[in-house]
Amino acid sequence: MSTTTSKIRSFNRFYTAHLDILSQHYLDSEYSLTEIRILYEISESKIITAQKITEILNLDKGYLSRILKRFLKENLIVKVASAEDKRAFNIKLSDTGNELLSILNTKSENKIEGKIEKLNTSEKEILVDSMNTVRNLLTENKIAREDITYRHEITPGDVGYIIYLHGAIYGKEYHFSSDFEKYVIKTFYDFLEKYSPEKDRIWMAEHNNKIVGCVAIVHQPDGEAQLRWFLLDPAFRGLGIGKRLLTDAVDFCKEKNFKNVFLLTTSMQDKALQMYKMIGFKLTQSEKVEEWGKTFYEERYDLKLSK
Amino acid sequence: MSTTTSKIRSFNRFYTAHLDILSQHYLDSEYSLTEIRILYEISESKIITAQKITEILNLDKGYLSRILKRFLKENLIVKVASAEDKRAFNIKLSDTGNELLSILNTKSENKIEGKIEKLNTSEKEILVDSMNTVRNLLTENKIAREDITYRHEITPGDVGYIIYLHGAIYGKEYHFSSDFEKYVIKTFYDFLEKYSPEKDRIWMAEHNNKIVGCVAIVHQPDGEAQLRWFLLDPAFRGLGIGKRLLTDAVDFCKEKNFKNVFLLTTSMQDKALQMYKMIGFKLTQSEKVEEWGKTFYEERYDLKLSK
DNA sequence: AAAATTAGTTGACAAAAGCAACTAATTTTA
DNA sequence: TAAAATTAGTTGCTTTTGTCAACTAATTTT
Repeated sequence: MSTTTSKIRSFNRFYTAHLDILSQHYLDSEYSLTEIRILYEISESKIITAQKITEILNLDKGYLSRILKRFLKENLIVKVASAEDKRAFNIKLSDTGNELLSILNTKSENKIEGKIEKLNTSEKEILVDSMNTVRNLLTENKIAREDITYRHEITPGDVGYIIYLHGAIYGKEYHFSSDFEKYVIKTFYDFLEKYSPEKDRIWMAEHNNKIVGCVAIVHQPDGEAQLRWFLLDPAFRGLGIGKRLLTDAVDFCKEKNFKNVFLLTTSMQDKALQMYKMIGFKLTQSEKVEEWGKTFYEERYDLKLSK
Repeated sequence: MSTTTSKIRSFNRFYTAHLDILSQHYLDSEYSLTEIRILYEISESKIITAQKITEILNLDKGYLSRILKRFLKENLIVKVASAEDKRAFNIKLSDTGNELLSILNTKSENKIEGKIEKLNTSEKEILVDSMNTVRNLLTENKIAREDITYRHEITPGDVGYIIYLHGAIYGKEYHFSSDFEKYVIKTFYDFLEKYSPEKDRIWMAEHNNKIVGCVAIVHQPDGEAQLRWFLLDPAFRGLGIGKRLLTDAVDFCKEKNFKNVFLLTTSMQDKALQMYKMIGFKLTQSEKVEEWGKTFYEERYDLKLSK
């Protein structure tokens, strides 16, 4: 039994209790959860047939038929014979039905608000973001491209987090030791010392307010720019984040009239190399080195921007 | 209507459907969800009274009584008259009951595994982390003291993460600019340059594999040691983590025979100051400075270890 | 054009849950 | 310390919720 699974089970039990949907009367109304779900489904689709409801909510048609009969008697819904199929009816909410649903929505919202009232704005954001992550991972089984945001102003914590990502990711993927992280710390210190808002920039891709990818442009003498710290959390690869970051970086170089962009990398970073080549970088130097407990080639790639 | 609330409602609907708990027969067993929850509750608490179950699961006692009667007939539970209260019975699972539950657990786990099989290791980590975040935010932010772990070996990513924490926390609490983070980066680089495993050490407190607090001892000339980078995520204060970290650090100094430990701090860090004093540190210097967009006193505290 | 399928209804019934009255033990109160 | 109130658990009775199968009438397939 994997611990992941048992942790998910634990969350499921927690959330079942949290949802509080196992009591008969939903939100102290005279309706059961099933009945509310039916009303909600009708409301969502504006107009729907009984058949469709049984499919969506997985209900017995006889059971549903009787519930709809009661709804009709109570004037919550309107049934209109379907023009295309004389066996079927189109069902929609009546004004009364809409009213009831809106009252229940308010109740439900109040209940939720009661549960989150102690959270501050950023905690609420984190909550919603985390819920979205859970949902995306459990449905599409992947992270939605729209959930990634991009920015390039450095705020406190950013550089530390990027250093952390370098240490953690290179440590995990290539078994680099902590010495590599120390080297990254040094390069960032130098960068910040010489930082010029006009000629330098860091781009960050974020998911749930956490940095998951980055790249930077560092100005160099003679109209040259260096592309550095290109990194992507493995869980977020294949979403076009890398391409977007590199494109932004190169566009910035063009805008700032750099004549040439270069980058130093190693032969190990195969995924990144592919992207560099795709963007137009060409290998210009290669040298064998031994460092951070590894043997590899240190390579230089260049991208000429002016003819 | 706040969007936060409606987003949470949307997640709730999604998760209700995802949990698949609204069908009568739970996991294709002959038992209903309620019955399984009862069995689970008995299993969790090892031994429990019917009264307690009604409280936890919010069930009618008559209804529960009958279910337990059936469980007894089916040999799933064992009822023993309570010694303290002759009205009550202590209920526990029989071997058969444990067996049934373990079969259902396996089924449930298989189902979950089916849903996450397409996720890679880090996506699974993200899923579990997000679930933990949701849970923590929805449950009063109660962090259990036992959930905090301590360690002091530096692994890749640690230093970067600690820098990040400094930037983010001081940025949020004292509105320090990114210049402060740059300063922290410098101090860490110097530390790593002179690092000696015998005379230096960093302690980290972790929650969910994330660093939430730290402190370090840096050796200095003449048998002195400097205590640095004492920091605690605000969400984790008041749990005794700070005291534990400082005690560990001072104990290390004693063990390594340092004659004196000192630390440099500012008058702003009132929470930390209190802890320093509690451990035995005494104010020895104070100087007014202007830095990182603030005016404050830079103070030195000392703790003599040998008479 | 006959056969099979489908949308919806209805009767019969079973399972799930709630309510109230009851017993016996325990705790509170006066 | 004895009477009153409360509590743990059981049982009878009822409602609510959900299932199954047979049925009608319309539609689709063969």
